[in-house]
Amino acid sequence: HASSSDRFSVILAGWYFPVEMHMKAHIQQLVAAALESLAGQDVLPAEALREPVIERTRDASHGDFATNVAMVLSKAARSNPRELAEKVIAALPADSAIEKVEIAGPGFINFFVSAAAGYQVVPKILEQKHRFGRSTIGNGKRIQVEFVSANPTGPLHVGHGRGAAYGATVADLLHAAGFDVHREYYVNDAGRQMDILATSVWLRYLELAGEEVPFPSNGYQGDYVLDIAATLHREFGDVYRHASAEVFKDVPPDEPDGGDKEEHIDALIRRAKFLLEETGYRHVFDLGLNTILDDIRDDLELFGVTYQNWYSERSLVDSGAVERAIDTLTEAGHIYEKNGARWFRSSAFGDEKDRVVIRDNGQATYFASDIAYHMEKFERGFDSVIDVWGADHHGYVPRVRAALQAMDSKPDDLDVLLVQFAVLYRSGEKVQMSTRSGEFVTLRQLRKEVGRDAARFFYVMRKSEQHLDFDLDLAKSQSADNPVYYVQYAHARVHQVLKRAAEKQIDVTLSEGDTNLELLTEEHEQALLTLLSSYPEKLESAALNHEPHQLCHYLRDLAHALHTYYNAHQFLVEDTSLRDARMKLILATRQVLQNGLELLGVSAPESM
RNA sequence: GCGCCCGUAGCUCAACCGGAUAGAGCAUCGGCCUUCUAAGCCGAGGGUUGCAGGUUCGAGUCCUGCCGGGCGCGCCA
Repeated sequence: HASSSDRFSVILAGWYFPVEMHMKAHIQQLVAAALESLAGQDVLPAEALREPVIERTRDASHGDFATNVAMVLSKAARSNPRELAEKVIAALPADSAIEKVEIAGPGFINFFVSAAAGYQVVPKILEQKHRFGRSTIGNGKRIQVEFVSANPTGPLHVGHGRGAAYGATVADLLHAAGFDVHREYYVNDAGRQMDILATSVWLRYLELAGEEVPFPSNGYQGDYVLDIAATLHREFGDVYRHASAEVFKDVPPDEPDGGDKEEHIDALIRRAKFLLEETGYRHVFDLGLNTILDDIRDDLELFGVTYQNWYSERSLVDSGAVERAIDTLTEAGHIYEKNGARWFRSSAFGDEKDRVVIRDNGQATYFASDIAYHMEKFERGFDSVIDVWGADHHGYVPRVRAALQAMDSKPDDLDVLLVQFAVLYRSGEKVQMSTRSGEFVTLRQLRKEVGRDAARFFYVMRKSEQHLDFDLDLAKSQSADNPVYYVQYAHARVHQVLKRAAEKQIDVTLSEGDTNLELLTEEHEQALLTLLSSYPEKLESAALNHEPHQLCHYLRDLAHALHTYYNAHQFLVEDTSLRDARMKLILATRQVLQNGLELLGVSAPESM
């Protein structure tokens, strides 16, 4: 787990850590300082010291925060937990933000935050605005997030959507946590699948040119292939036309005709390359590639997903990076030959078996490109690298790690985040997602049906390794059941209060700083204050653990606290001081709702 | 067969490096609009955390073995 152990060492070294931090981290520092001093007094052996765990309490009677250090360290201190807790409390540095510290149960130390420290969060939010919650914990560390990276052989489908929403949100969260984030899409523009696409386009083009060509069962069937072929035909007429008999010369039969579909399509690819020659083939190939890539780029942009870089697989081959990667492995003695192919001894690095990198026909495998790609990621100077993959690729992880390890790279700096499939439901029934069924399959169609906001939110509201049931009816429904609307409605409500105040000519100009906030004594107000102050630590946790769903749940809770408050109390009251305090509170809440929604790529409407 | 992920309320899911009485939403039932948007709120019922052991002050969480579901085990990408 990425954690803040360096904060602890900073305390141990006796340094002052000047960066503003949230209350949880602050208490963690106080406890760390207490433990350090106990170690100095030989109450605790120094080697037993570890970063103290602070958590939010579940029950208000337990205070705001609690730590279990006394229980965890009691054995090392040869003391019972409650006695050790007394000593920890005695060693705590004085702090005005802490009103009371208690020992409870088997040895918990409970911290009660002072009321004044509790409402300080409001002016802080109002002053920091969209910056509130952001932190510097990432310390400018360069981190690359690679996600989606779907083959440009067709439009993105709903399966890619989850990877897009998840990857984009993780990247945005990390950015908010102070990392220098680089978003990248790896374009598989080399390899057999692309050749199949190019050949499919050409065959459709031949049809349009009037040739009679049976379409291969293994070709790309989609309408988009026809569109690309039509463009080709419209702009270049019969330039690439060849007689059907020529095209199919010496091509073995397709599967329905008793042949092998793979051999059939491979032969067609060879014929395309031969008849069109280098430049012609490349032209058709690139037209297909660029058309689809443009579509994907446009689709993602409308989904609120953008990249710093689109990295071409072909460029890896052209630059010699693939060859260089294989050479590196060869020099290190990790490559051997068998059956005419060259194998990487990945089993020596934890993979279940060795893998081919150069086929017996001399062509590099996809894996070879991927080795080069990952090698190159670290050569570009990223401190760490995140790959977001579909869970069906999990078997692929060990071999990539093996390659990094074999090249003396740092496999620990690679994080592979696996995203499980999303299953769509309509009217309680699973939506079948075959290309043939005509049921909607593309991300574009999903956006059109449920909207970008609902799609972005629904895709990330579950833990990524959890299978996702995507209820289309729910995502579309403009009702209480829909969590997206629920959160957005809370945001809109606050804005409507302002609008109403203006209509009634009630002055809601806010007072300075924390003036009047001590009037926020209602239970609902306290609950809201607590939630607001926990936003920064929630954001930090969501970012470091790569768990956007934490933010979704938090926003739901915050919206609920606002709605409850709204129903229980009037904001535009006669008492100007109280009105001022309440307006500050709900405006701060609106700000945090807005900040959170923005990180999820969801809009924050002012009226609904 | 081997490997990875998952199993929590009727359904969909939370549960902060193991922590205090396992929490939400939906669904069901009962209430709240003359007030800043009822796309909202309040209340009730609903649990042997798949099963069996183990580790320890403490296990939904860690370990072992079963049971059930998903995915993966190409000179495809």
